[in-house]
Amino acid sequence: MISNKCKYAIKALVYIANNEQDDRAVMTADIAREQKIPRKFLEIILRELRNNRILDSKRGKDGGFRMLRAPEDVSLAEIMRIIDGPIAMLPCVSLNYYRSCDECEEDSCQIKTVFEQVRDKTLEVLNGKTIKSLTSQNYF
Amino acid sequence: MISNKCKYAIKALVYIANNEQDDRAVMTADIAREQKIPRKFLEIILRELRNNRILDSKRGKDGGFRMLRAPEDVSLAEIMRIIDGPIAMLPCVSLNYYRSCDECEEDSCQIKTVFEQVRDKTLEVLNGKTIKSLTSQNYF
DNA sequence: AATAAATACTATCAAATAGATAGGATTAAT
DNA sequence: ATTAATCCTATCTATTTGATAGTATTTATT
Repeated sequence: MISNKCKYAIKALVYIANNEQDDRAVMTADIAREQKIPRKFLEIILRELRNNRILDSKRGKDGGFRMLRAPEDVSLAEIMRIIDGPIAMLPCVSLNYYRSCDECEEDSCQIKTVFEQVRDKTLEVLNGKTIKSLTSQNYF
Repeated sequence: MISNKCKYAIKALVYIANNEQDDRAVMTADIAREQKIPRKFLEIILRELRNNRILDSKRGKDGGFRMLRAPEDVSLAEIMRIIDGPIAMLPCVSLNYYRSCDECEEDSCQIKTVFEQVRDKTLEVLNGKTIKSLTSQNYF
């Protein structure tokens, strides 16, 4: 399971990609209302995406958020790693958050291979899907 | 990520499948020592697998655990569902633990499809892998 | 300069989950 | 009886999840 926070992050990004315009950033309050995301919680999420250089923000009146990078260059895998951490099911097969297991010798671990397979199949999907590919402007 | 509990469950089952014999059940203490699993925690896990009719147990002296069903008939997906619950990344795409999302209309949900794809790819692997296929007796 | 409206930041909190541990009850073989 | 195993109940701590509250800061407009 991904967290609610991560689900909200993805939905917020898709909403921003769908609604941003050259002259107008997208406001937290609008995203919260339209996507039914608790507003104060959403603030935290958007700030986190901004700190990770996925979003750009503008403060003050007429402020809000817009994509810092092109929506077609932001994959779901990247967002999920920022918000939830590892995508792999075992720390010892994680590409970006590797940690060794305390209890097993990795060379002889019986279960490592199958979870490497799961990881690869999962990433085939999540690396291939971008924020752009989830927007309504997506015709591919 | 799967829980430690789930990782322990899989390793314990593979150990049991590898070590059970007609005249001898496998004891918790042996599994705990060989697989470096905290013993009291392992007791809870084995009991849970027994309650779900994966294992059979025998109490008293010379007691222990053995597979109730053939190791080639027990998939990883089944074990993971027993110990950790849903395999899907969103409740609304779970086959065995479906729950609707509060905040979205499912018909128009932008992110449902991609997580259905992840689910299907994941299950292709986890349904196909059995306890038997992880044992040292596996030549397939 | 004042006002309004937006994000940024800090602190806090409640509930659930994870990851165990302790101690005794029960069962069965010898 | 004794020994050795599972079974059961209770408990505990730390972390994570999912938020909420309140204030500070920034910016556009008047």
